Amino acid sequence: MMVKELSQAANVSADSVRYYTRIGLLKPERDRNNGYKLFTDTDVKRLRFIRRAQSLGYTLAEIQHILDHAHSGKSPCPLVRDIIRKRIEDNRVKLDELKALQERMENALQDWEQRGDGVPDGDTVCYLIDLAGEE
Amino acid sequence: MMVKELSQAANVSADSVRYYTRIGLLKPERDRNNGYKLFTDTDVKRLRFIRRAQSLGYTLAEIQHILDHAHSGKSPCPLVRDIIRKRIEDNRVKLDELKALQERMENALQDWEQRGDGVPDGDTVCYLIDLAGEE
DNA sequence: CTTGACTTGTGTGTTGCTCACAGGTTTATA
DNA sequence: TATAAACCTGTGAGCAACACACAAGTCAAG
Repeated sequence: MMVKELSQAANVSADSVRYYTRIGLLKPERDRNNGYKLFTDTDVKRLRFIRRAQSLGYTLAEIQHILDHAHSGKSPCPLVRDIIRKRIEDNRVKLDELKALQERMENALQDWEQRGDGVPDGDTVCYLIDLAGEE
Repeated sequence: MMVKELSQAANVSADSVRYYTRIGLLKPERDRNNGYKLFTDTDVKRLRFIRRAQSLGYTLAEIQHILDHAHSGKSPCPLVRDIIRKRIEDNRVKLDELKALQERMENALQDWEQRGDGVPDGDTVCYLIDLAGEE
């Protein structure tokens, strides 16, 4: 199975398959004639696993880690739980930051709608932004 | 004024100052002897503007654009409003995605807390992830 | 046997930094 | 005055997760 076929079997872009191979998440054999990547049915499963894990918030590095761990025969489940706990925390922080940003942006825009335009001088590029507070 | 002094004057890391210079957001003179960057008071203002704009959600590329526009003498204000309107929309999408992700992660973890560990076999790496749904 | 459609691999660009590194400069001490 | 330590500099590379460009290879139709 070559890149395109695998990518369709797992509903993933061909470029992603190539990328995963590049970083070692997939390790296809190579066609001796032309160097093409050759995948197996196991790779389809592996790729589906990768996407499912990704949709749960795992990074590719973490998935790599989980796969390595599983390959050693031990249960990756505790690791899987630990990682997602941290990811949940991190995501909460990011979420809060984004919410705050969204508010700042909306407030600024609402304020700006009322005001006219200004021409830049030596001191201000755009007073709309300049007056948006210090922090 | 050299990198460190500017960075302190605007409360920015020295590496960020170097980065902004690299991408052309700041354009210091160079010391003929040693090639060191030489900044002026105007650069302090410019750098503060950059950070304020960033805290409002503008990307560096957009800030670059705004500065260029202002340099041509025209008012950048309409541009500034347009950009932030788009940024607000984009951010809303990202926010929704992150919220959905957070829910998926929390649901998965809650589910997983009840279950034991499994050992990987040929078909599943970690059934916790595998049973997390198809989509 | 040539045209054209399709695919492949690899290289590069993306965002906003941060870190590593080798070297230059300033300051303190002997 | 020499020298060592502390600090600063510029540049190059790395990060995440792809998307895109591009030349070269493959395959079927005519």
